[in-house]
Amino acid sequence: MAKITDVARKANVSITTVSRVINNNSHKVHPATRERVLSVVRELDFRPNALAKGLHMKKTLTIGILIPDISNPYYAEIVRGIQNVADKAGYSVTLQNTDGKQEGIIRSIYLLREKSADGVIFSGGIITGYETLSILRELKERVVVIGRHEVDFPAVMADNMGGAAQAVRHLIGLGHREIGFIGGSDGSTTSLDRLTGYRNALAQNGLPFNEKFVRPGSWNPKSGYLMAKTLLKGKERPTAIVSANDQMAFGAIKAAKEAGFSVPEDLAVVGFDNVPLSSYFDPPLTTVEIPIQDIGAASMKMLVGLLSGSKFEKRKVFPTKLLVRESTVRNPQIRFDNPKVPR
Amino acid sequence: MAKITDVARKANVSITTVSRVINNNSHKVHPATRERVLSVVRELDFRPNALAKGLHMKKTLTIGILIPDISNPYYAEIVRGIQNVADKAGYSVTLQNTDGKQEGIIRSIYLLREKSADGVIFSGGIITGYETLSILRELKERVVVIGRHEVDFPAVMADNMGGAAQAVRHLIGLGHREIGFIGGSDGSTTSLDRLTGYRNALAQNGLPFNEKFVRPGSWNPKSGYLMAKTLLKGKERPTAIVSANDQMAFGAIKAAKEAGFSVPEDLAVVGFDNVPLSSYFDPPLTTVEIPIQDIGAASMKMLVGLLSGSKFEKRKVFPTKLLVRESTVRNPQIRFDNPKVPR
DNA sequence: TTGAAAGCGCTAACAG
DNA sequence: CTGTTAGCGCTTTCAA
Repeated sequence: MAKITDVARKANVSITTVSRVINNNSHKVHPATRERVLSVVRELDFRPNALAKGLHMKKTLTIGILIPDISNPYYAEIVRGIQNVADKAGYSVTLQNTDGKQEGIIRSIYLLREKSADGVIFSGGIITGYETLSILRELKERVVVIGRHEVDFPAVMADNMGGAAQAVRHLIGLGHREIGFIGGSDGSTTSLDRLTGYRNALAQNGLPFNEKFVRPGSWNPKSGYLMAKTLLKGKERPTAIVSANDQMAFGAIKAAKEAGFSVPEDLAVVGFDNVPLSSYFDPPLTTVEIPIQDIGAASMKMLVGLLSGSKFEKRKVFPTKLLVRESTVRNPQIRFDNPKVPR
Repeated sequence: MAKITDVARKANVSITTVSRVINNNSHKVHPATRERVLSVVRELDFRPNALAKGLHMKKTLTIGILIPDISNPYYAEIVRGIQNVADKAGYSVTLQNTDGKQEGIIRSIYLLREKSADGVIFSGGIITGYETLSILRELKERVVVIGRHEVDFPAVMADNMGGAAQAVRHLIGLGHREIGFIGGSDGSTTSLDRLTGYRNALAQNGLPFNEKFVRPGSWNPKSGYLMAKTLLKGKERPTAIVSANDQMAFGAIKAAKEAGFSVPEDLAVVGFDNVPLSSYFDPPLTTVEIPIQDIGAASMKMLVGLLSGSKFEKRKVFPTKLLVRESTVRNPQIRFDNPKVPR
């Protein structure tokens, strides 16, 4: 693999000069020498070693993404959004699976530090632990978080409370009064926010909050399935369910059908996220859309701003949008203007 | 950020000694000094700079993953499998979205080279182009590919031909004689293999290959939806469809329902992959399961073997397994032993 | 407009 | 058992 000295020797110049031309320095270089160097660069297929460069520059053009699990389509979309802008900005991305656990988070952050990542984007999992918080703070100017508002980092998120409230209002408007809620995993602020939105909307409409109708899930279809089963078992059962994400809503619908309930007639279900498959389900899932890729993209834009020292919004909240499909109403297009439903 | 000289000074030893203790060298170090150094390391929270280390060692413990699109659950699972073993082996992973296009692939490979990635795992997209091939060859000992057999790299894949044949035989056994096929994107060897398996099984059962029943998709639900629509429009239509992946099968089922066909009575559909959601669909999707995460894991194991110079299998083919669910037969559990269907 | 040389933080001969 | 020193490949003063 050719290195800068090879180029310098072959072009009869110093490595300094080579460095200047490949970095397009403001420093003047004679056009003739520049051409000569460039042609040798091409001939030798020379690429500067990023390690050496980074070592000196203290800048690697690499950022880390900390997420619990790339298998979860939500995070996959987030990552996609991040990558789209990272690519354009010249950054590469290293992925760290944290499993949402403090231990994994800490390990990942240390690793990223060792590798001199320029910054990190943090999404999901628990930040509350003292150790995590202090480590994170130590790198304060280089972190942006997704989906949390309680920490003092630049943050981007969806209006989770508002979205959940939209869902509940929609159901109430449909005549439902017993509305269940299936949450995400413990300690997730996203899930808590959605729960809060749910409670607020109930309260605002004079409906009681019934703890019996709330279940803790863990974001995956199976937990939605299991929780819905328990929700539907008793004689006192909800006529509608708000699920903290689409995956669990899919599970809930399956459980309902198996229990002999038809959706939406016997049970209405609203999801959250609008994951790519949700319009393909049967019935197509009514869901609170959040612009997942945009959120990822926004977080990366923030990080780029932060790293380049330019100014940037420190906080960005994306509005949600209720997508009414058939898991809550038959023929929703008749009742709602809803151009996004692919039919 | 503390560096090795800081530790050395504070512990009153040379940096060499520090290096020896943090790397747990075979080189003898007096237990007392070792302790002293270690305590300073903790005190200063010292972590060796991986760039400097990598620069010297020509080894970064970083590998690259080249995939077309992380939004695709198939690739997300592959990545998860890779990460699981990478974590254990001490490697970090940098993700490169190639969009399946040659241009993106080449750009990514060069980037990985600049950053001194120790190796790369390549999955999806097109390798056939001359330039890609030659670049890839240049790094021959450090590449493993997933899902292709036509290139001279270590490779892991599923038995795609066999799996497609299983699907077709299953349908034939059910009495279907007009069986359609929806393929993946052009130039994909995986898709071609599945098509070949489909043709072989038809031939072996004395059924004609009817080009009218074959459609080119592009792996996503929408293309499955669109292609199925065209397949079902004519008066001469298939009674069953094999889709080259689950995503397209989901689309196909939606199309069938919209066209007034019930699944599986009017149209049987078989997918490929057994993506996590496929058992949650309605009807639950009959599909050719391939152990996606295992394939990812195996590829990383291969790469680790390759990088560590130990011997390893240069080729690993995972068998597929037909999971019979209700998109082809009502009450499949009565007719087939199929413990994997969650009910 | 060009180059010599110091140094980024670490490892590994080599010499005590 | 411990330390000196020469790089790894690059950027960047500083001097010419």
